[in-house]
Amino acid sequence: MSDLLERLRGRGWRMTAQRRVVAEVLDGDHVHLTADEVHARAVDKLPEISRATVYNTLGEMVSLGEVLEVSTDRRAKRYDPNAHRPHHHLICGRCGAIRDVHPAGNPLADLPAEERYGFTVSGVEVTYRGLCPSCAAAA
Amino acid sequence: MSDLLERLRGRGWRMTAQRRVVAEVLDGDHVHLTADEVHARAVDKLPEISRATVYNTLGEMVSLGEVLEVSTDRRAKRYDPNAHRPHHHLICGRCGAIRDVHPAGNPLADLPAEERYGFTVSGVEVTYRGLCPSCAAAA
DNA sequence: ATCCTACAATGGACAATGTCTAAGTCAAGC
DNA sequence: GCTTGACTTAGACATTGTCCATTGTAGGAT
Repeated sequence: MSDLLERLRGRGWRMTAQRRVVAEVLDGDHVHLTADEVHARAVDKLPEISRATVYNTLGEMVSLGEVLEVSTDRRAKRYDPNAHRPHHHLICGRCGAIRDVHPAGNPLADLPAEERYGFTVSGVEVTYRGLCPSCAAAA
Repeated sequence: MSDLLERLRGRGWRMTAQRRVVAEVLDGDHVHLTADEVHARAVDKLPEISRATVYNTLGEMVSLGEVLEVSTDRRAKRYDPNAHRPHHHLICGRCGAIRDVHPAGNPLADLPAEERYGFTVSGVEVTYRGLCPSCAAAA
C-alpha cells in the first residue's frame, strides 16, 4: 500500500476519499505530474472530486514535506512524491520530460559566506537542462 | 548609455521608442523585474505602451540571449539583464528578493554520464533558497 | 524630402493556472 | 448515533501570459 498514505495518517490527517485518491495518484509510477494531471487521474477514480480539493491537498502535502513542488518551466508546477531522497532534476527543454538525478558535489558548500549577503540559506535546487534522446533525434 | 541597447542595435533590430524604453528599464539598477513590473516602469516613460509589446519585447530579448528568464517561484517569470556573466540565484522564500551569486564548483561536471540518461545536457541552473536578513529578523 | 513596405505596436479577447469563498458534507470522537 | 469542526464543492475571481486583426511607423528606396 501507499507509504505516503501511511505517513499522512500518522500525522493526524483526517482521511477522506479525496485525499486517499490524490495520495494514490502520486504514489503511482507516473511521477512529476502537474496539478491538473493529478486532478485528471483522480477524477478517473473519484469522478466528483473537485479541482480546488486537489490543489488544497497537494498544497498540504507540500507543507508537510511529504511532496516536493518542482517549478521547471513557465507552465504549471509539478509535484514530486520522492521527497525523502534528496535529488535534483534533468529536464528536456523540448518535450518537458523530467528525470531525477543525483549529481556529485555539494552545492550548498560551494556558496561562500561572502556570497550569502546575510541570508539564512536553507536549501538549493539544481536543474539541468538539455534534450532527451528522442527530442535530440527529432531535432 | 545602454550597453543592452547598443548590442540590440548591432543585431539589426528596428529601434522603436517602445523597445528603447524596455531596454532602458532593464538596464536600470532594479534587476530581476517581472514582466508587469517592467511594463509599469515603461508606462512611466511612455504612457501608451501596451502590455503585449512589453511581453513581446522581453521574449525577443530572451531569444537573442541578451536577457535571461528566471522562473523562481509560482509567481511571474523575472527578467535578468545580466546575461553575459554566468551566475546563479539566491532567493528569499518570504519576500521574493533575488541576489545574483557566484558559487564555486562546476555543477555540470558533477553530473556523471550514467546519470544523464542519454540527454544532451546544455546548461544548469542553481537556485539557493533561504531568508533575507530583514525577513529573518521579522520571523 | 517623400513614399513604400515589412515589421512593430496596439488593445482586447482568450487561455492557463491558481486562489478564494460560502454553503453543504462527512470523519472521528464522544 | 450525535456533534462538531475540518473537509469538499462549484464556481467566481485573480494573475500571468498569448493571440490576432488592425493600425502605426522605421528605415531603405526613390
